[in-house]
Amino acid sequence: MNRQQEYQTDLEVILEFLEEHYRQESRRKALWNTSDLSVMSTSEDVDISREKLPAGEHSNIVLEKEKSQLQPPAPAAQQVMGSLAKANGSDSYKDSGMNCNSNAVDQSAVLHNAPDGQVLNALNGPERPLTLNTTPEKCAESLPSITPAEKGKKLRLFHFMFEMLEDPGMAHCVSWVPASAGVFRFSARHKERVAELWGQRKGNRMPMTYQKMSRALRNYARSGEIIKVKKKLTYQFSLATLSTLQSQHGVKKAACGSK
DNA sequence: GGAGGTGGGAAATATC
DNA sequence: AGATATTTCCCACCTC
Repeated sequence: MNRQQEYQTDLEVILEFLEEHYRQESRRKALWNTSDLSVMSTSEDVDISREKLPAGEHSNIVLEKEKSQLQPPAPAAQQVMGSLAKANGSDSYKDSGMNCNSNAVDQSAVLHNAPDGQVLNALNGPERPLTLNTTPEKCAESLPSITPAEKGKKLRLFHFMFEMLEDPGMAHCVSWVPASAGVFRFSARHKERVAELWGQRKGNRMPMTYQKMSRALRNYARSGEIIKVKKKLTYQFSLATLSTLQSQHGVKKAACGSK
């Protein structure tokens, strides 16, 4: 890969990040306007997707809006660019053993500096405290166990997915589709990273891949814990599963805060 | 036509 | 030993 291609890749990542950021933020605002999760529509009918616009047009609109949102563009935007470029740069974050979670510190710093204190991966919106140590590993290390997995039972994939979704540092890998309860989407670029982390967490001998992980996610359709949304890379927690996870996470968060 | 995502059957494996 | 929850492999189909 030559330098120009590397820059191009960096720019693509940045563009994807900004688009996702804008989508999430605009949905979050819409959500706060309605302030009622129970009446929210599903991802199918509220997703302001790029499919509905010609790609170029969408990007331009998004970038224009994003530019105006990021005024002044300097510190936050530059840090976003820097972090993403670093994350993307020649797979360094992957090859060096530096994973998305290691990146979480950088990204959290970015989030702290983001306009309006915007939070990318927090279903609970702005009331969720953002800490620099929210990676699952760090949290698991420092907290009394509260999830079934952590109580001694086996860690289950949907718990892990929820952890990832609640971790702002993982927002560029997997994130909530904000205006839809329990709907989440993998990043096309970083989906494999989530799978890798899942494999590492389970201590699998073979490396986990997105394909294998998605097979496991599809298995949840039988038990109804997670269903596949008819949209690329998109899944949805059942309401029951979501409320259980949220209440468990609430306890954990309280424990985190009291430390 | 190829790549990537999806859907699902089936057997293997790990853990409780 | 049996149940459960993946994991792994594989194949077919679909969409872009």
